Amino acid sequence: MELDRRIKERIEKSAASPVILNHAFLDDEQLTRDEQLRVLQDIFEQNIREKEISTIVSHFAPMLRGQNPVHLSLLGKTGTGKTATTLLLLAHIQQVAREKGIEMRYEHLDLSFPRPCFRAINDLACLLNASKRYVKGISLDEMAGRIEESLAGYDGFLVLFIDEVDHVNRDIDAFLKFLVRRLPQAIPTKLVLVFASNRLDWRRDIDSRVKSFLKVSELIFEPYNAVDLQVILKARVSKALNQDVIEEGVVEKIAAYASRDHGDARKAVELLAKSARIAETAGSSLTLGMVDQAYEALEMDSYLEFVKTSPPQLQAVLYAALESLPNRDRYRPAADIYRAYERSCRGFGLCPLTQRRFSDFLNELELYGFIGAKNVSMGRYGRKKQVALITPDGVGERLKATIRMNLAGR
DNA sequence: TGTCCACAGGAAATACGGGGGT
DNA sequence: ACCCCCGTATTTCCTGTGGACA
Repeated sequence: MELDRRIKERIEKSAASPVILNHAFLDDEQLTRDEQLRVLQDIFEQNIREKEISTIVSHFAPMLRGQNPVHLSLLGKTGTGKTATTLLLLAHIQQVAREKGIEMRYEHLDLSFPRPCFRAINDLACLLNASKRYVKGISLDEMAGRIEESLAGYDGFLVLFIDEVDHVNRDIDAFLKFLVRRLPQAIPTKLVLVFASNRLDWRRDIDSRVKSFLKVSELIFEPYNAVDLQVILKARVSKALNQDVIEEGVVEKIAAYASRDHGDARKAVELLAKSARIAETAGSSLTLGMVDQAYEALEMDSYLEFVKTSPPQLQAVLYAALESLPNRDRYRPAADIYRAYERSCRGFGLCPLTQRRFSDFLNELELYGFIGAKNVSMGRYGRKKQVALITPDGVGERLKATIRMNLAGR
């Protein structure tokens, strides 16, 4: 049979020269903590993040002599290695401390998902085994008390790594006040705080009384450049892929794309993984063209992901924009889109929101790179916001189809 | 130079919805 | 079951603004 033969052929082909040898190393989620650290270790051994590493290590050096270092604030965009570097170094430092007989432990409070002050402190309490999760019904004071109680008997060092602090979206003042003022005074523990944030100015609008107590030294993680990314990618390639079937220049190309767009190592690895999977399904070697394919596919994925996770109203606004702006770079006034939006709402059985809200949604779409907008003054005839699509060609129809599907199910 | 259009976007008011306490 | 409280989403209200026009 024809089909039979083709299946066999395909299997033999991919068995003969598989592109992916180990899927796990293309996806950090599938790696154990140890493996993740080992990957990092390999990269750091090639002088990546050298400056940051030596700064952090010397920052903690006093601790190994029994003195208290000041707090530390790590700044830098996502995927620049703040979390990874810090966790790896803390593990090492703990090792050294143990050898020197110095008591030291560290905890990682990950605030990747925004939460209010109470939740954050509650989560911290959970981390320290001081309390269980509460949704409500217990005062902040009580929660703070439990944390203090659980640390009352510990007089060694405690490094608290507060990841993405700026995600404490309510009463961040109270949160910091607790960590910086109340907690250190209440317990014998020698507390060292490490904050990470991707907003350079996260400390700008916190209460000045708290700020004056928050003495930190700062360390900025620059986005990775193309050379760094090549090293990072090559480490993955050697662990995960069959290097014989990778065309010359693939790693360089991926590194170039990634450093141009964001300098985010995680996204660079994602692009590598996607390219490899494309090669695998094609049953051939990994070519430069496939990198482009993967790049486009990832772009499409992120658009679709955005749509999937957006509230229906925002989807309706996007739908209206896609409908009334058929081709790129053709600007039309926002008021026209609003009319289209009212129409599509009727179609989807939603009730249209006010223009005020609508304009916020448009701004959001602009922020996420779906549309471009500019304010044009028509002098005597008022001011208009002009809007145009900036999504790549061909994305629009896919998006419209998914929105229709999402909203039809009401 | 002053006027005034037509919208942007800030601030405050209000509606909504979910979860806990009684 | 009912009410209350809180956080979030949306509306309402309002002030500000660039520049053609007179």
